Amino acid sequence: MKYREYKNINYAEVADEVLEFWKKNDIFKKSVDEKEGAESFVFYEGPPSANGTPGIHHVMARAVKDIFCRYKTLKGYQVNRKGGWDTHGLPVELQVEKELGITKEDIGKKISVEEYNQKCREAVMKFKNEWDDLTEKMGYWVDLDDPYITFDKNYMETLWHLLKKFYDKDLLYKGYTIQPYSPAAGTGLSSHELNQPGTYRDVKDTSIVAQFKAKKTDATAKLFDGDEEVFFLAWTTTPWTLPSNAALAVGKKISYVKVKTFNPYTFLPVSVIVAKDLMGKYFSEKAKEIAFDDYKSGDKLIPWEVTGEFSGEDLVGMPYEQLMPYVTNDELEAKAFRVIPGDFVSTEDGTGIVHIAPTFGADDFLAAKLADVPGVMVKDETGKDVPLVDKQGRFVAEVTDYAGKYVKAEYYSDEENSAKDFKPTDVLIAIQLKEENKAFNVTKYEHSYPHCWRTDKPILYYPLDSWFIKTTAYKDRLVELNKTINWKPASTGTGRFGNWLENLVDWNLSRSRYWGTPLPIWVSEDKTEEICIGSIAELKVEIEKSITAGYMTEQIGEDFDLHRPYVDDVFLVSASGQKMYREPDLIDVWFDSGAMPYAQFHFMGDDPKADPVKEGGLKEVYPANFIAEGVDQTRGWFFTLHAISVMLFDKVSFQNVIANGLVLDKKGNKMSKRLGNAVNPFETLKKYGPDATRWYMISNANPWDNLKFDIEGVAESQRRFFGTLYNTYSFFSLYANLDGFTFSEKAIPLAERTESDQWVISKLNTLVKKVDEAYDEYEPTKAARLIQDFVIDDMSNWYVRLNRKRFWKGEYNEDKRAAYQSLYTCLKTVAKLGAPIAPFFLDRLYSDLNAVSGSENHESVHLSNFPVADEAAINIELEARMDMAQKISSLVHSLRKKERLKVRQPLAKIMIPVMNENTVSRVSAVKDLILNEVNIKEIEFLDDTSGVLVKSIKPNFRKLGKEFGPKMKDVSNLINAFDQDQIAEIEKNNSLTVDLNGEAITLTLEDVEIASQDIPGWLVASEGGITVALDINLTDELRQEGIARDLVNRIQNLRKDQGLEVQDKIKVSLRSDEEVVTAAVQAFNSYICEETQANELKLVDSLSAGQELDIDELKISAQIEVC
RNA sequence: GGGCUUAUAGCUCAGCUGGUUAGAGCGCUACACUGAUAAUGUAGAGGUCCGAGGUUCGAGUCCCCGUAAGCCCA
Repeated sequence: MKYREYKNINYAEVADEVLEFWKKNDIFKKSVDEKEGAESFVFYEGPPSANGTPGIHHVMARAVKDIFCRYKTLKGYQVNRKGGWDTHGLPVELQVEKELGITKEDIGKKISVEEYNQKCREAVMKFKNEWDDLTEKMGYWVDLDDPYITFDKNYMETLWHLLKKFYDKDLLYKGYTIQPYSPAAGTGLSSHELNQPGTYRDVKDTSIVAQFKAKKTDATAKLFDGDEEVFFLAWTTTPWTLPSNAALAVGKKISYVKVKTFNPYTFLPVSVIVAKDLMGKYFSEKAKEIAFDDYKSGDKLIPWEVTGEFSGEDLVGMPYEQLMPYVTNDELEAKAFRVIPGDFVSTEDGTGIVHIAPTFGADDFLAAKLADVPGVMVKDETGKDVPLVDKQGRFVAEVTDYAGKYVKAEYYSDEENSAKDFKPTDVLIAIQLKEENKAFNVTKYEHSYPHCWRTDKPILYYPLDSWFIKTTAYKDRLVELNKTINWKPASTGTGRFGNWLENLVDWNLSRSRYWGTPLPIWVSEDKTEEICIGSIAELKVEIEKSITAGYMTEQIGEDFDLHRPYVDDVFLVSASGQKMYREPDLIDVWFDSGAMPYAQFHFMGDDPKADPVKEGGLKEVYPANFIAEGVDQTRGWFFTLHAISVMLFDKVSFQNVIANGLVLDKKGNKMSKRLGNAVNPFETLKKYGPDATRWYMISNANPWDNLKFDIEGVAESQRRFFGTLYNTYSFFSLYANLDGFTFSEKAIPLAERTESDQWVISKLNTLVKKVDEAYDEYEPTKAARLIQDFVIDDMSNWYVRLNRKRFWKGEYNEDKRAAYQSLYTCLKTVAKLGAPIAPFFLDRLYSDLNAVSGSENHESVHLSNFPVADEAAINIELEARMDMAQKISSLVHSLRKKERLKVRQPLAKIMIPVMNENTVSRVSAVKDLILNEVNIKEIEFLDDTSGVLVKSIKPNFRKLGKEFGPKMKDVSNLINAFDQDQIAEIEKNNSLTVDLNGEAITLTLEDVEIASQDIPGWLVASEGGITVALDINLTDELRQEGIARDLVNRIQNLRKDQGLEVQDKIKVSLRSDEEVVTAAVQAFNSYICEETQANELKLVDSLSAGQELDIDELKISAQIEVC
């Protein structure tokens, strides 16, 4: 049996072959089944939506997921990975609407809801095949045969089950939030619609700085001097919201001043409160000097004077008179019309005091809610609270002066708008306030304001009914349990996610849509009775009652679809006998995905930890040990998983999470199909294969950093890492096949192997330990870089380079076997370590090795076990001295280079100054390696007694800093100025007392670093505390040996030129007049023969078909013949 | 507007709890090596460590304020 040899490896082809092999032999299934009974490692797949084609970033995201599942499998866990599809939601709907050329308004008119939803159902799986294809080709192991699908009936039933649990815990309620709303279109707008280009436009609105009159009470006493009138100034660009004013917000840390002045419209004396930083906007420096007595009504310059200063904190709680008292009630009088804190208040513009209308601004709503300020509302005919503006955008009757008027001029018809005496409502309000001494400043203000993309008219922020999950009730617990989750990177957990939890608002579940999970709540006609349905069985029971009551005619069938419009046709009966209608909302699709831990197994129980899956529980599959998804999911999937799990089951749903970054193009721009800079994953995989693609992505940047994807980088990974690994394997297999090495012999004990064998095995075991740690800490990039460095630097560029000869030279003896065994172990171990990241190529490497040795009983690396580091094989001291050997070799190479002395020319000796006992013992141990590597005959150690060393000294800052602190500079100067005698003294006595500005201080050896810097008269190089001197004198013998080596080299070239096989034996004839050449041939005859596989080497007087060899200036011709 | 991340050589990235000459790979230039050869070695060029302040004997590293890019949320 031979090791497989490759002519020109094609990595993509290898991957294809391996993929075939996996398929044919069910390797993925086996990797799970073989672990039956083992501890499970639970992974949750965040479901992608298959309504678009996959991109290169999906390769990244899925590589991350795959790596840890494979790693844990190697570590002995059973890792089930159920695939999934996210199928509901807006993107699907928009795509269908685009395809059909319809808008939302056409649904139910041009197309029935039934047909529409059918289209969505088809569209959502449109690219499933492409996704499955990518999954396979990139080597992402996930169960695609039995995925969960969010539109599946069972899946949706679990969602109802969970919603019912929220409902029963009193955590599901109907309320309102402020949402973008288009009165012209009569519909709320999604943030997606608001993000359409052209939505935000610059418009000029009437802006008013209104005067809110402070009430005189104990709380406001400090505002008043005598019987003046004091007003808070607040600015608004939406005057129509002023009748709904319920509070004024200030920044707690902002400074405010009270300014005594006159109202510019009524000329009445007033004192106004405004942020100190914004005073300049309203009061001119010029007017400051004017005496109050000189002021006459109508003067342009109005005198002013600062008469007090307050912090925002001081103002909080102060009551004021309602500005436009159309609507009030007891609750408002008790809680509203006072100053509250708002952390969004700034001194960028306005007055530093913000007018709060809780019914018409999201910030307003929240700030008011926090301060327990109710909104200004009236009751409609059904007794429900409604805002002062109706859904058409007109004031309600209670706002008497403006009843029926549109709040925005744009809502009037063009005709009305262009009438001669037409005035927009905002202007009318401004006029009224000016007359009533309630306006301090009225101007036109240009700002950007969102418009409805369908009607082109400005939108309103308007309170709309929604169903909420009361997440705020569990805020503390959500925060607390989040702290037990291992976030990668940690900052996403504490920062982005942690802050999000700290500032939690209730989760708005409602979506006014068609394609999604319907809210399972039915409400009676008078809205007083409601019921939440938690399962299909429950629904059937209610329908039975409804049939009896006469609201339904028949029971739903077995194939009943839980989607709209079918559920909308179900009417139930309330306890009091009323007909009940389903609340028309769908639920947020994030609830779909956040519920996947339960819904993927159709969980309908109460305690997910109670029973195994077989019996309807989730015992073995909840919570997840690991999930990974894009950082953009922080407030999406990560949050909904966490919220549902904590609120219903008081448990985290995932213990470790990687939030990976984006994949950008090589310039750092976002990839988009529109810009044409998107990388096609299929092309990349086809050209470079999945291994190089994955390796590049993982090794180049941490998954949580954005990756600037450069296809050249993939090529580099392939060349550098896979090329080197492949070369090493080729080298190994070439000679192992010749020698028939199959690792059938017993492993040679480490202690009996060479220094470099022991070293590479030591390095390998250190590697195993570190890589294991890196994977275990969810640091795939660290793992990849460690493996790569080992393969390239340690295994290939050092171990193989130094030991090449042992593989191709001489008998198949103990030493050779040790070399084969060491290299084999390295290759096999690397295959296992890297297999999670590059699953195809490393499976092939493993299998190629194992096919011959049969040392492991696994048909794939993915069925094998992760290596265990052998601590006994790790020898730190050995690694340290090899490090020294590398440094010394590098220094000698550098010296040779300077003197143009090629490595083939042997040199007599190098000298190394001895700094401590370690030097001698360490260097001695690796002496042969060094001599061999740099072609030197001897190493000589120089100690102090030689008297030739020139030393350098520098302060040990770390140590001295603690001791001397501020005096460091002087101490440092002192030490740098030491002469050779002083250095010698401190070395000898381990202490030296010197004078520091008149103070005697004692330094010890620990306070300084001494290095030998120079050996006068020799060629010297030093680096990192090691110094090497090179003897460049050539003796005749050295010269001859140099020539002999050159001859070997030239003869080898001839062999190669003539196409000889490695094992062919030859006869060599040489002819030269040069004495030094003939001497060299005589002296090194057997050496040359051995090196060149020659049976015979002779000097002749003439050659029939000799070839000229060019060695330095010497003339030689040579002829070789195969024996 | 708020939160978070990133910024180090032409490019991609290291740089641990602060320690004085900031590293690697790729790319570029020159030389060497040549039974691993589309490999390898050595050397060279290339840095306001995004900017400004501060803490410190000492800052790429810590603090503050900015700038730019990106993501999420308003």
